[in-house]
Formats: sequence, structure tokens, C-alpha cells
Amino acid sequence: MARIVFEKSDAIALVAEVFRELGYEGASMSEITARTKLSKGSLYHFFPGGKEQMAAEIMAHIDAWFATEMFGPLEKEAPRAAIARMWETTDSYFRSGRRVCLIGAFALDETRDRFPAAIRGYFHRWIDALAGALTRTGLPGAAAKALAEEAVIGIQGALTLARALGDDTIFGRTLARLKRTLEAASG
Amino acid sequence: MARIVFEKSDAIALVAEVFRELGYEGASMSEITARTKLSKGSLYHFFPGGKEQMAAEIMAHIDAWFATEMFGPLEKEAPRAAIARMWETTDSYFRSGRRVCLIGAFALDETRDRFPAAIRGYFHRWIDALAGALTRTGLPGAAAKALAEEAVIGIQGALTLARALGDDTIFGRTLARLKRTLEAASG
DNA sequence: TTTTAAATAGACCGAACGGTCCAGAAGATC
DNA sequence: GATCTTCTGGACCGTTCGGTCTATTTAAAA
Repeated sequence: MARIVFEKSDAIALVAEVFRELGYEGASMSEITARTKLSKGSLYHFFPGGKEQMAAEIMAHIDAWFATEMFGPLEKEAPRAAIARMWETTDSYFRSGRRVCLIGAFALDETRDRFPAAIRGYFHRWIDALAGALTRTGLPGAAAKALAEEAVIGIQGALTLARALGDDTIFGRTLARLKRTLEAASG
Repeated sequence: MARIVFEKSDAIALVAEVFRELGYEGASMSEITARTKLSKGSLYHFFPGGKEQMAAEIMAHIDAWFATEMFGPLEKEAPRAAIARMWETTDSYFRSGRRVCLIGAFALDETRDRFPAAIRGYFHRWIDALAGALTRTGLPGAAAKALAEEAVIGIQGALTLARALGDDTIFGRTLARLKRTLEAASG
């Protein structure tokens, strides 16, 4: 039998995509093995804790990616440039709305209660990082926080509506609108 | 054994709440029977087609409710008053963000592919009804459509973020902001 | 009343579930 | 190239899954 060798980081990325497509409960082990081509032996070698560990490590992986690619720049780089880059990063990460937010999807059902800290942390850090950058453009703290919340809400809502309508133009249009709103407010 | 008699409309509402809490795949028959107190006999009497039929009838029920409570008024009544009432209806229907949108949740994973028409129809009609009311306030059609889309996106995003952060103030705050935005645009 | 139809409870079924286990293949170390 | 460790494939296990079926209870009709 042909034997394929994976690295754990490959396994995380592959399994993440299955959770994204099917949700936590919908992603059965047999679907995960079928879609990733990883056998049960490999999966339980990498993740002895089963589905719960898979999801936990995937969320940690996502969190780390966002920390380096988005939150870090928003906190350290020139605020206007960092925010401009955030829109591009967001559009490419969510594949123009064709890829859902795994953490947002987990938040909707009782999967949330398995990973409350990871879910809260992800959204909290995103809002705080963006609000920080907006503050550094000169906006008052409260206005910055409200705009950051509005942006994250808009991103999540656009992902839902884009998938619901199967319309690939919604996500980009929404990001452009949010960008204009933030630029209008921060001068 | 105590025998409890249900009406089908009760069954639809009870099962809907379980789907909302657990998602389509997460709502197993045993969880549905446990949370609704409806036995399997009753459930399969009302819904011979099983889970798929339950979900289909629930979505039709939601659609009918929205049609009479929101889309109808938006299409027939005085536009500004109808839009004002829409915010109140939305807040109470989603219980200030503590209740998720079942159809939005279905849209995120591959459950969408079981009910594509119902999901598209629900969001399409909401956007069209709101855009129609906005047009009747004097807004150009394109602007009305964009604002209606923005409103529905904001509602869905706020539901996601409210649950993710466990923050009961987000939904109301977002509805108030959207209301202001629409009023600013439609005079 | 008696009869009839609708509705309910829950035992039961085969299939699919999450998870365990181990024989053996592929690298790594010596 | 022998040894050892890591990794893989898939058979297998007990449990839960969605769904069926029937005895029985209740409500409605006659």
C-alpha cells in the first residue's frame, strides 16, 4: 500500500479545511480521513486527544498566524499602512469570502462551549489590535473601539451572507466599504 | 408513562431551538428527543422524512414568520415606520443576540448544500424587502440595495460576535448603529 | 358508548461513529 | 547494514447514530 508521509503542520492545515467545510460536529473521523488522505493511525499519532485536540491545535495555529500577519503589524507598524494591509490580508485569508471563518463558525453552536477562551481571545485580540492602530491615527479610544468592532462584525457578516447567497462579490465589496468608513473616520 | 400531547407547530418550534443550539449535524435524534421531550415516535409521526424534513419545515416556518412580520410590512406600510419596526422585531426575534440565526448558521457549513434555495431565498427576500422600503423613502435603487445588504450583513456579523464574546450588549449596539446609518442616508 | 383514527413511548435495527491497537514500512542513528 | 524510532494503514471495538416498528393511550366521530 502506498505510504504517504505528512508533517504535523500539513496535518493541521488539512484537517482545518475539513472543519471549515463541515463544522466541528459534521467533521466525522471518516470524513476527515477521506478528505485529508490521512489515515486514522496518522491522525491519532499527531493528535492523541482526537477531534478535540485537532480543533484546539487548529485554533492555536490560526491564532498564531493572525498574531504575526495581522495583530503584530497593527500594533507595531505605521497605523494607516498596517490597516491598509489588513484588508488585503483578510481578503486573501478568507479567499474573497469563499472560505469561512472557522472560529466564527464554532462560535455559533455549542462547539463554542468547548473552546470559549480561544474563541473570545481571537476576536478580542483582533478588535483590540485594530482599535489600537486606529487610536494611533489620532482617533479617540472609544471611537476607535467602536469602529474596530464594526469592522470585525462586517467581516463576519459578509462571510455569512457571501456563502448564503453563493455570491463571490459580496466579501470584496464589504471590505471596500469598511475600508472607506475607517478612512473617513481616521482622516 | 406520562403521555404528553404536542401539536405540530409546537414540535417545529421546539426542534428549531435544538438546531439553533447545536447546528444541523450536532443535533442528533437523541439530543432532540432529550431537549424537546418529544419521543422518536412523535417526531417521526410529524416528520416522516427525519432530520432533513424537520430542518426543511423549520426553515419554511421561519420564512413564513419573517414574511408576515417583516417583509410584508416593509413592502406595504409606510417605509420609515416599517423600517423602525424592523429593528425592534429583529432585536426581539434574536433575543438581543442570545439567539443565533438558524439559516445563517446553516449557510456556513455544507448543510448549506442541503437547502440552497431556502437559504438564498431567506436572505434575498430580506435584502429586497428592506431595499424596497428604502427606495420608497426616496433613495436611488442602487444605494438602497447597498444599504440593505449592509444592514443584513451587520445583523449576521453582530450575532456571530455577540456569541463569540458572550457579550449581550453588542447586538443592540449594532442595531442602533445600523439604524442611524440608514436614517442618515434616507433623510 | 362504541368505534375509529391520531399520536406517543420506547425497544429495536443495521450503519456509522470516535477511538484503540498493532503489524509493518520508512527514515534516522550508529 | 543493523538497529531503533517514528509514522502509517487499516482491522477492530464498544457506543451512538438515524431510522423503523408496534403496543398502547388518547381524542374525535358515530
